[in-house]
Formats: sequence, C-alpha cells, structure tokens
Amino acid sequence: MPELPEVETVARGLQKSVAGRRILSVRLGKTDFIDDPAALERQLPGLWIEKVERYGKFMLLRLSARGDGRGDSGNGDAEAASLLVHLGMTGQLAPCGAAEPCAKHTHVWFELDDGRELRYTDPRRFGRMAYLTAELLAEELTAFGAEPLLVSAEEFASSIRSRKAHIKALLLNQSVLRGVGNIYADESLWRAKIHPMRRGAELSKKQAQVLRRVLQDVLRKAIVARGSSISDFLDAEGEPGEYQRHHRVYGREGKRCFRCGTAIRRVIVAGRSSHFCPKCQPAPRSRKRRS
DNA sequence: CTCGATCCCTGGACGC
DNA sequence: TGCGTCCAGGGATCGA
Repeated sequence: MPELPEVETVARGLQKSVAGRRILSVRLGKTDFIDDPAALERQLPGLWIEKVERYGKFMLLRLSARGDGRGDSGNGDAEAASLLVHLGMTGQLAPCGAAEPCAKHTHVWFELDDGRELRYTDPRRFGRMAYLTAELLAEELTAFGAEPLLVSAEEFASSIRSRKAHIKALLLNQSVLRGVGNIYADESLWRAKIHPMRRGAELSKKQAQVLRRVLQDVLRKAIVARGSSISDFLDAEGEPGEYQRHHRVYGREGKRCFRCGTAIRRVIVAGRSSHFCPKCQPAPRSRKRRS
C-alpha cells in the first residue's frame, strides 16, 4: 500500500532508471483509472522523461519535447507537461525489457527508446493516471496540504489544532498533509501516545509538536528502509521494502504493546482500521455514563 | 464549510 | 476442492 515512503522509493528508482529516456509509443489496456486515455496516446509519444518526482502520494514524470535531459534554458517551460501517477493500493510502475512476459493486470505500456518498456500494473485499479499541462497540474496540486517532511512546527500545529475531526482522519486527509496513509498514521500516533479518536482541537501544543516529530522520524526511517511491503508493494526494481519489520502497532491487533505489554486493539476511525495501545494511548473521555 | 458514511475494485484469507 | 463471505484502503461523492 504505497504511502509517502513507498512512493518516494519508487520515484527515486524511476529517476535512476528512466529519467532521460524518450517515450516512443503508448499502449493501453483497461483505462477506467486514466483521466483522458486519448490524451495519453496522443501527447506522450516523442516526449522525453526529464525527471521523476514525488508530490504527496503522487509521482510526477516531468516531460519535455526536447530532451537534452538538463531542464535547461530557453522557453518551452510554458509547454512543459507532466504525467501524474497515483499507485492507489496496488499500483506498480516499473521498467523491464520489452520482450519480457507481462504481469497480469498490466494496463499501460510505455515503449522507451532503449528497448525497454515502462509498465503500469494495478489489479484493483484504485490508482490514477493523467497527462496534465503545467497549468492544469498546478491547479490540481493546489488541493493538497503540506509536505509532511517539510512542514514547520507552527503550520503543523495550527492545521491540526484548528480542527474538530479525529486526529486519525486529519492525518489521512490529503488536504491537511499530503502523503500520510493508514500505516504511518497509526505508527506515528502510537509513538506520540495519542489515541486515534482524539480530536485535532483537543491536542496540546506539546502533543502536536511531538506528533510532528515522530511522524517525520517514522517517514524518514521508512524511506531508508525503502518502504513497507505488507501485501504486494514492490519498488521500481521489483524489490520489497523492509520497514514492515519496524512496525509497532499496524497489523498487530491482539499482540503485546512494545512499550507496556497491553494487547493492541483495533477500531475503525474515518472508515479505516486503526491500531493502538489502549494503555499508552488513552481514549478520549466518553461524555456519557457517570455513576 | 466540515465531517462521516458509502462505494469502487480484486485477491487472499477463512469457514463450511 | 470449491464456494461464499469478508476484508484490505485511497479517494471521490453525497448528504447532514
């Protein structure tokens, strides 16, 4: 399940393996996850992949019509377009030899100028792909919140403490922070000793400060470990990540808390499984019942 | 505007 | 062995 560290891992891999290559042709299978399939087929052939970047959980393949691989001078930038890719739950984007057999659920093939193909595979098709001009891309990206690894303490605290929603929902909300998903939300709440159903506005300044620090720490360590491979995440080289070995609560319902030994519990918050230690992460006071 | 519930999709786990 | 059911979850959408 690609979240920020997994997408960062894939983007870095693709930056190494396909940046500087030219797209010769595009072939499409199922297209219900593509904004405008015809635009891909029409616009991409002939363009160079200048650079692969991450934005939240998105990958941005920066394209150009010239392709000296240097971004470089001149105009043209007004024309610069990007391929936006979201891996959803099960998406994979990786290059391979054009002659290699295709994995099941391969839906997009980009023929490259070096005999390889960049292929997109996604069984559940929760992902998204779109060809966007610079202008449309800029518009698209305004909907997202701060980058978790760059957000200042002040901005983080104010965006959380001004909200009444559950803290878990806020961490998952891409217009608040971009890139955090279920695993890293649970892991950072456990480290910060904050119950997932606490309200954003309930957090003290100190708690917000701690939460930001542990979230950044978890994300950085997960990037070093090349992400978490829970079910089927593989990076652009086809390798699994290692960070699942460091999980403290995610997927550990019924097992002992690493800090206090209490059984880890799971509740649904914001429609998602939320794992927490009932002792280390005390529940908010429930308003009803007093004897 | 804010928040929460529902739905999309497929493969894997599990019960009988 | 096979069939049915449930669950995983990012994000779009809708209603309160």
